[in-house]
Amino acid sequence: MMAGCRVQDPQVSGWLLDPADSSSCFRDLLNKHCKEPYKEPAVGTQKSQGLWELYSDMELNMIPVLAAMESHHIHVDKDALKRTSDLLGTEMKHLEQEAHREAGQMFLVTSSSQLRTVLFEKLRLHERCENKKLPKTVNKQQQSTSEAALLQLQDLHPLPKIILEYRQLHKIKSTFVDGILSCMTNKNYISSTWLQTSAVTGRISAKQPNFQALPRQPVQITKKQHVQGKDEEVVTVHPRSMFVPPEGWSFLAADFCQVELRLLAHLSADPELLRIFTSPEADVFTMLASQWKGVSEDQVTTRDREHAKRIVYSVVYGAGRERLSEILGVSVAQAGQFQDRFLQTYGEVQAFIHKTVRQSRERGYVLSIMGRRRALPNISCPVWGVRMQAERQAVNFVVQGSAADLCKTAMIRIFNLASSSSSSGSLSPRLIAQLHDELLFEVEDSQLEQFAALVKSTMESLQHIHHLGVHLKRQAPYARAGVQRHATLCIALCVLQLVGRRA
DNA sequence: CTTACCTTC
DNA sequence: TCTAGAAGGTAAG
Repeated sequence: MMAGCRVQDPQVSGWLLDPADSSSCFRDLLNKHCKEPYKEPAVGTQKSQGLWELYSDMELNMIPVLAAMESHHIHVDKDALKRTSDLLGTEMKHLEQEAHREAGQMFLVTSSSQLRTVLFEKLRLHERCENKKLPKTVNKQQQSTSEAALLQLQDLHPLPKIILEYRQLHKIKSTFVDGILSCMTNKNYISSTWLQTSAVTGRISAKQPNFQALPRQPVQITKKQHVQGKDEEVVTVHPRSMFVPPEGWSFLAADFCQVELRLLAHLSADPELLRIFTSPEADVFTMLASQWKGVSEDQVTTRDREHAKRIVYSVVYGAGRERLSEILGVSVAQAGQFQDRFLQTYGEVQAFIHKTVRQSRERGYVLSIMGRRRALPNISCPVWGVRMQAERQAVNFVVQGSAADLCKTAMIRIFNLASSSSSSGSLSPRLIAQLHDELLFEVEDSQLEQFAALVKSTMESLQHIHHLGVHLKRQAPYARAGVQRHATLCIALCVLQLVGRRA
């Protein structure tokens, strides 16, 4: 019933025209976009700036998709969640006691300021590592207690490691276990609220709960047996596994691998980056992690891979040497060397960044691959810091916004295919959630194979970027050059995964 | 770089 | 005593 609805949505059109402005009430929109109040087709006339097609072909089509996701109930094993909450609670108590013992005093382990006092005023750890650069807090220039700082300190004293472990558990418990539980008072299911117009880059977001922030990897906890110091029990906590499909159904996850990096390869036409993606089995971040750490690819841990991923995105999106040195855990000079080497290796990526910045300065805005637009009023600001931020936003928007375009297109196509075939009685899968580059479905077991094939082919068909419709016509020259040189690109590699299948 | 969410102060 | 909002931290990409 929702699939047939066709409405206009001024909030969505207002957002497309200026995604950074969150003014949302109808009066504000009229004042902002209409010269005379009460002019019927306010959007889509002279002020649409090429956004009308994006609006009517993509964003309006998203509305029923999001409505379907939002009205769907995802059932949760509430008891398992409560057990996990208790387990994490007792484990955190133990870590808290350990922290107090190592500090030689009681303090609130969740408080960064109290921790700062203990680490730097009582233990004076910073005096014992003058060769290392300890990060400072942004505003007050105090000693930071951030993850990067604690990693630097962990060889000097047992406390930093304990705090790191405590924070990991605390995060999981408060946000992903208790947080989910608080979203389901008087019910045993959740359904997130999906927001279409909250992200400037065109991505969708979710709240209550923030489904997109649920950890992808399970977390290993070594449960310390304080009573009998015999063997340590290892427990894995995975919030996603708390979701249960109905009897006879399974969850199917369909994942675009490294969309943003693939899009960057496409947009920049960088031969080195493209080469990495030509072998379909290769995992870029695992490859890069093995290169940096100097170990073989099967020695790379999940944490190494995540680390490599952070590094790559930081460099690409314009992190400075200082920031990079924090992430890498090396000196600023070394971070600078690393950065230079990276941008030299992927020279066309650097050229793409420069070109994007230059064009955004000339036009005052940037465009994604399908013509999504972001105005950058600060791109020529005389204040250096402000201008640099706008430059980073420009580059980030082109890649992240294009990834959003691609993922939304996939959602709409699959959703429409599924609902049209379900009316003829053959398929009845449900789209449950979008996690940026991953689509999560609930599928009847008998239809799994057929639907998986449909999803995979639909998502991979998006690699023929030049088939994505008329949107590319108006595109920036770099996008067109990329398309012509690499007509069929390995942009949309899709990996399918069964999650939480019923026995 | 972008989001959302949690805690402390 | 209460609360709104800033700051710091973490998760996801």
